[in-house]
Amino acid sequence: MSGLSPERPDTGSRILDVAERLVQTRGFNGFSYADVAAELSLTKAGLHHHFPSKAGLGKALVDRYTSRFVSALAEVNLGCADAVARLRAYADLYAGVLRKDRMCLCGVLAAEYETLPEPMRLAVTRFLEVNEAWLERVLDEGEAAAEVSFDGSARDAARLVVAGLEGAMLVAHAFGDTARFEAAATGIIDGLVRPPLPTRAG
Amino acid sequence: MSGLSPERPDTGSRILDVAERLVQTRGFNGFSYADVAAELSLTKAGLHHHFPSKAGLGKALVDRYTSRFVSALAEVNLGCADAVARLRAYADLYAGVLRKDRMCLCGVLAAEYETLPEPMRLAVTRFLEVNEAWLERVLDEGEAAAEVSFDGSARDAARLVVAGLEGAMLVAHAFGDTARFEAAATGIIDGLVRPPLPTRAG
DNA sequence: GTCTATACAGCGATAGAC
DNA sequence: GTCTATCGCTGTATAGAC
Repeated sequence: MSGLSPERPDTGSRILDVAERLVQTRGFNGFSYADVAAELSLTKAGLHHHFPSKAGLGKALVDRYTSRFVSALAEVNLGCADAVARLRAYADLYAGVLRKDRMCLCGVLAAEYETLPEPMRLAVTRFLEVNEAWLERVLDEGEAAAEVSFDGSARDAARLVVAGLEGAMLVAHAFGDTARFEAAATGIIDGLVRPPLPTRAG
Repeated sequence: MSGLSPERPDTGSRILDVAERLVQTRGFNGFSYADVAAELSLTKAGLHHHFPSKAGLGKALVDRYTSRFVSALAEVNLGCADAVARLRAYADLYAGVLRKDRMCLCGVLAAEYETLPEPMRLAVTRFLEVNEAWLERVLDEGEAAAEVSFDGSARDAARLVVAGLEGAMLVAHAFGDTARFEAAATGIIDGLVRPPLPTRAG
């Protein structure tokens, strides 16, 4: 049961909400059950009832994050007709995270990759692959429609976009400067637009 | 005293070496004094004699990393005549880190930014600024010499390069795939080369 | 400068009452 | 499903002998 209407989220979801924000701001090794419990006025034991292990909680976190992202990508497909609009909407998904003073969940976890339990590792790379696959398709179709252009394969261009946005997010987060990300995102996408934007006279 | 000749590094340096590698692979919150001590066959108390607090050790880590990077950038300036060669050499500095199965020290720390003691935070952003400033100059001079071209300011282009390389490193590290980084780095730099490279017929 | 020993807080996790 | 209580371990850090 979910999404029926204005309904108070169940405890499991509220735990995930708090834990997600903590991981996005402090990292998986930078938060504890005690932190989550305190925010929800629960006890650590209460948390363990819903998520017996921290590894399981982490896996659930990434899975939910990925499935929400997939939904958001589907909405972008519906709401945006051309490739450029879709790319801008995609970058705006990242910007929305940053505006809440958070990092991309999977960007943070990628930095902690070696310390993660195996199921979480797989979930993190899956998130990245899902993103790249969606972008690859957008770029492929956009190239066919002469909306975008790029050197090399659509796959490589897609990977470049993911890397660029994740990196821009990482740096902007450290500087606490969302505008830094916006500028980078604009630069990355404008570099794909065809014909070239009239940014300045050559 | 340092750099006089084949000399066994002192204990302080060896501690920094081990700690640096651990942070680059596991994060600042993912390693402990015990980890470092074990590798060096020392005791935790012995470590505390050299670095009384973990915060101080972390600060020393970033400062040394930055000053080494500054030296490397100076060597690039000497060894490479044109902007494109300098950019490729710059990207190769990152690739060298990744080849050792490590992340950029400051990239990892940026992800953990909120949990870092203030002196470390400042050291991390300083590293990023030093990188951007060096790149900005290379791009500025390269543009004047018609070796590179880009939309917008050299500063924004420099920030785009740092973000792109850091992000590519983050993703490549998660996939354990150095080739992924190489491809991204090539894509980023080729996008700046002028006139456009003959990658394929338009 | 390195050791043994220890203090003390925090961690993830469990048992068992309600 | 939430609680109290506690376990075993690890974390950073310190005291004091050598």
